[in-house]
Amino acid sequence: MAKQSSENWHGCPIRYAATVLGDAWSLLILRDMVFRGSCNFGDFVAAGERISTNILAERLKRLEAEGIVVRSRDPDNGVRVTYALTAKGRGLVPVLLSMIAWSAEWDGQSDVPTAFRDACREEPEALAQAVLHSLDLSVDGSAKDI
Amino acid sequence: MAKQSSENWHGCPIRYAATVLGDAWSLLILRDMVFRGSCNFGDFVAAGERISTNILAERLKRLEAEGIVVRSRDPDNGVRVTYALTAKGRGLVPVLLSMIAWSAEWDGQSDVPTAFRDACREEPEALAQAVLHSLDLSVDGSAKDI
DNA sequence: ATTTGATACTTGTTATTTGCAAGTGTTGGT
DNA sequence: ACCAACACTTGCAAATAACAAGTATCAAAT
Repeated sequence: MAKQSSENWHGCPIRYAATVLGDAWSLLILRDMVFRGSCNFGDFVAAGERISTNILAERLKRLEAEGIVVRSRDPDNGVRVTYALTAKGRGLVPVLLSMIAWSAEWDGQSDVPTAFRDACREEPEALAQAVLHSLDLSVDGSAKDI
Repeated sequence: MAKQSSENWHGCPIRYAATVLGDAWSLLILRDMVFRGSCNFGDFVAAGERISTNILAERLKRLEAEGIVVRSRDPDNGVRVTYALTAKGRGLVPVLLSMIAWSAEWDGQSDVPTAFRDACREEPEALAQAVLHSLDLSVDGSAKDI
């Protein structure tokens, strides 16, 4: 698609979402952050999706530019960089959950635990809260304000 | 991303969703079908997103191959082709709605009617039903079984 | 103080995909 | 028979992605 940040093409919410989520690698990066607690460059590489490092770097920059992710250096270990979801990024959890619910229903191969799938359908908000809570824990309770 | 249909990489539901939805043009095509009643090649071109016709043709084939859309010739007008959502495609309505809710919250420029935005948040199922109902109407009530 | 290792990227090259403009084939109407 | 509408295809240049390799920075060990 023609290069465009979300700066262009105002007005349509699906188009806005498409500029951010209409990319497979970005979705996988978000998955890793939300459901696997990934926060370092190496974590995303190790996810085993065979993403090239130049592409990964570019996508992380894009997600940062869109305000979905924040990049910071670990103060204790200056070589290490940490990526964390912003509030805007955490706002995408319900979108990811609805994708999971859809795949669980329509992809025979997708392996979604029954309880998770039922929760997706029947109490999506509570599930979203639970997922967000698990994110807070993994970052020891102090990232809610980013 | 390396070429792959949903045939590859079984297991992860986000990855499955990414193979289908991780593409901006596909999302816009789905938007046009769900919210604008588009069903012909020309409708998608006329949406004004400046999609190239070769790309559009390729995406429609892909959506058809994934079972999200069905292609058929209009029996009354043999030159006209109609694209319709399958049940699997209609199953994506909640995903689109959650994207809209997210954009409404985080994109200052996205223009989502207040009532719609509130319904997205507070009764997403009812809204999804209403959207699906509007689809049935636009196809005169006889597509529920595709 | 220097080497080693870990982490996070860049860079260079080739392959693939996209965007653009123009053209083709099929059907229906006149 | 001709023309217009519609749904694509084709050809080509430009952009992007994939792959492999290299570099920069900091920390810790020697």
